[in-house]
Amino acid sequence: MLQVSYIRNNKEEVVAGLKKRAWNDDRIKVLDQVIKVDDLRKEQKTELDQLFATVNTLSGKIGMLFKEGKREEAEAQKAEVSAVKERSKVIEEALKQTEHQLTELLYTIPNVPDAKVPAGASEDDNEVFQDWVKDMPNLPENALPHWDLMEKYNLVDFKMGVKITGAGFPLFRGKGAKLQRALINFFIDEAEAAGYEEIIPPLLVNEASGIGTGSLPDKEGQMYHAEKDNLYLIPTAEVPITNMYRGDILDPSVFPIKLSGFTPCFRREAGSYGSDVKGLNRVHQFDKIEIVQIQHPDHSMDTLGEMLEHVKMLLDKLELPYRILTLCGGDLTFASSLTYDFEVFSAAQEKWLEVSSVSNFKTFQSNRMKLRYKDANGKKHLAHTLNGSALALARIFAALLENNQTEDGIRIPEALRNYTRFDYIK
RNA sequence: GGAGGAGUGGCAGAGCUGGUUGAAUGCACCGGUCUUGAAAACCGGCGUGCGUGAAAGCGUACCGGGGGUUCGAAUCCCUCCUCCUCCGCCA
Repeated sequence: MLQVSYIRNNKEEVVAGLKKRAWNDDRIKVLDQVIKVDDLRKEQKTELDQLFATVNTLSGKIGMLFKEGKREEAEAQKAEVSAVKERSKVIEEALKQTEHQLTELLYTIPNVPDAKVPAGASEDDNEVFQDWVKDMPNLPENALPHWDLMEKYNLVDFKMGVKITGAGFPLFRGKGAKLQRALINFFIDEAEAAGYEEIIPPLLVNEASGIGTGSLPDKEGQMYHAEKDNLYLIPTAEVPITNMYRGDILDPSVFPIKLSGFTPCFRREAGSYGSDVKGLNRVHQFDKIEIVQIQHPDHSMDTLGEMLEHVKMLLDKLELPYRILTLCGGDLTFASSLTYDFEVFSAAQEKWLEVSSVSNFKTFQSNRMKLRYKDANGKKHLAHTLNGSALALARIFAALLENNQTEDGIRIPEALRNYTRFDYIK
């Protein structure tokens, strides 16, 4: 979430940012409301502190009087304190409500888009940052979409997933399971080679972690909730991994912190329908290797570039055609300031599938989770957090099948053969 | 799941028969003196949030979280969480 001080001091910038997200003037009024509520908060805090100070002074006096044996005087003072105490209770309650109200308001305001973000209301306004200029896969006449290929070669069993769990929970089997595991290991190894520490985090997180990365309350309905224990199934490894540093005050010498984690990801995807959900295009459970960096604000943009290069390298090695989009304001996620989406061309269904999203959240997440660093003068500042998928598996799996189908079966890209230990799926 | 014990500043560890205790002491860390340099020794500093202020500072809150008793709580009470020990169960 944004800092109130930031909204106060950079209001023009925030307004311009929200407009990029296609916010109308009416919605933007929430900024004034925030400042108003914060003014009230300060007022109440000042009064409450004064009341407490009075109580403290009087209580000290009473203590002294008791020591000196002046009981009667002490009793008289007690009555006075009680009156002040009553008033402070009222103010304290009011302050609590004001603070709550302020937080609720701040939760409704998304991150300010970076200067590079184009204005726009929907995905139609995303800009192509880097297009695919080389050849597209040359598929045979009778090329099949991945859902047919999976059935033909018995790689993924959706019916079984439905039987065991429900729609959108694919069951990988045989060579399909092996290919999936090969991809996982390939991505983990590449992340390690790029200097990321490997993390295997918990798959369930508590409420504080969900709030820290902005999954709560913004995407409440997107996550599976284990209500009995008030825990949430992670929608991405970003949540547990970034929260490792929640509340920390770091020494800048630790930057950049580079972490990667492989986890299954769980998303309810309520309201999705149509051809978008066919096959592996959109599922409730998928595997993903996430890369996370925590960085000094001065270097976070360079870091974003570095993460982009990492994802490009992975796709190059997998020989998949891809393009990179700069998300427009309207398509940008709530917490992000700048996001590049990677889309892979799945040749048989002739669709671009999003396989990675690389974002700089700047201080939006770190403000929520109070992740800071101390500069040389001992001053505390919010750190920048970044993350990206490297990569999301279900869709990569789909594109690999479609793009590499031949008369002799499905060809495995060179880079994966050490992992699959087979060259073709026949 | 049952029984018991414990949670204090970066760490260790006092305080816990309620009253200048934001909190002794040691270590670590930072600055200084000394030294050719280092170590040792000595001196000083060393938490976080909020409010106020140009700043220094001042005020206030925080001793696992929340609530209560009291004029006043790290200290008493309730509740939740976490950790440790023993028993049970178990991959």
